[in-house]
Amino acid sequence: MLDLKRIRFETDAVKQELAKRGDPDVAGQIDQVIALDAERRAVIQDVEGLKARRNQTSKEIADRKKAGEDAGELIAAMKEVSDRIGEFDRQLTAAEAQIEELLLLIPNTPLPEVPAGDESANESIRSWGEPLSAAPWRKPHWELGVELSVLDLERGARLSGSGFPVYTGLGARLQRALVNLMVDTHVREHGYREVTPPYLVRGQAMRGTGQLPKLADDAYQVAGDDDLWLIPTAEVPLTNLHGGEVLGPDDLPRRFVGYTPCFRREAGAAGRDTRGIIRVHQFDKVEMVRLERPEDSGAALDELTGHAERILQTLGLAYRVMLLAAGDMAGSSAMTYDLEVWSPGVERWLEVSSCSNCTDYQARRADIRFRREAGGKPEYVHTLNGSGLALPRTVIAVLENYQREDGSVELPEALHPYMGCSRIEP
RNA sequence: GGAGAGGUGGCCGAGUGGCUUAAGGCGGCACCCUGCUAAGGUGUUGGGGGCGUUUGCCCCUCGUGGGUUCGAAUCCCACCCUCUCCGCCA
Repeated sequence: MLDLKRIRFETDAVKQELAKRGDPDVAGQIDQVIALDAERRAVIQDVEGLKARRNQTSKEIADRKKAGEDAGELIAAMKEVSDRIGEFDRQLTAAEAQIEELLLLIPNTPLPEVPAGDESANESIRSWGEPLSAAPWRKPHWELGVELSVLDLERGARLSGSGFPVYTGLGARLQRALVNLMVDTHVREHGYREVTPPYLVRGQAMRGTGQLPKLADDAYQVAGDDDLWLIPTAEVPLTNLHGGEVLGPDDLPRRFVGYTPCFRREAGAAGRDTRGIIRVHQFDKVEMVRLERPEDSGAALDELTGHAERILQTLGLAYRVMLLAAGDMAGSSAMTYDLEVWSPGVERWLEVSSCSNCTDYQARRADIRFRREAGGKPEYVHTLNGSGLALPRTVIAVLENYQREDGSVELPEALHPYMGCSRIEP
């Protein structure tokens, strides 16, 4: 969430920055926060005056009782004061709850270099490799995958519904190979610490990274009284790993890489990308998360994006880097680069990675702070996350880009040691 | 799942309703003393918030949230977490 004090003191700047997202409600929400904050502070002044009086008088009551004197009058007076305090406290709690509710809905302020507008204002920053041109013999992965016996969509649907693919044989091994290649690269070459987190988290963690309350419909919640949610991305457990902590001067930066399954209802995307495995309810992903000093987060985003790109380069897959416009970014993000890989079978650019600098937005929700120096005041860290990479679309790109006219797939060299073979044949 | 014990400041640890504005110790920091070292002395030492912003004043915070009371670390309720034993189990 945003800093309440910044909203109070730099109201217009905050509104202007948020306006780049194009959400018509947000200026009104800011005004509501301002009004509630004024009310809150007024009540605080009233109630704290009374509390100071109560504290003082309580001592006097104690003194009188010790001296064996009568304190009935004071006690009676204080009973009245306490009632008023209770009333003010209820007002205060209500105002604070309303402010909290609004702050949890207001998205992060985009950084200056982020273009205003919706998806159509996304900017292509750079590209790598040559997108393969169309050829009549090229097949989309849903045909190729079935012919190669690596993908079984029908049986997956029978088990769990559409959007739950089954990978078989070399398809299953390809998943494992890609995960290992990615995790190894980020650990050995990019300096990330490998983490295996829980796949179920509390609502608090989902709130920390911004999935709740807004995107509740998009997540799977476990039945029962557990308040447990299936993670839609490893960003949730990895970012919240140090939630509620104050890190020391030497603890930053922290760089985590984790491989996890991800679960998404895709509630808002019904009917889109229904063929193949472009959009599914369960998929695997290798995710990088970084906790950085505020002054380092800008450079860290570039570096993180480069780390994700490195995987595509290693696999020899053509891609482009998109700077997302404010309106296309997730609410938690202040700046996002998407990596889009070319799919010659589907003949589309497919998003395989989203790398975001969430500045202090998630840190404030999840309460992740650090001290610059021993004894210094705690400050919020900056959090970043980026896929490195999402598996299904990487699998699509590998299969479709490396397919041969004879129907086989000649695997990229980097995968040979992980696959134990160099081709997938029908 | 059953039974029990417990969560106090950076750490250890005292504290069954007002003498705690959380004792004492350790650690950290500052200063003093000692011609080195060791030891000693004095003070200080969490987080959040409000008002004023120059020194400051005040409120909240003893796992979390409620409740009882003039007053709660202390009593009551719910939840979270840790530990021990039993059962079950990959």
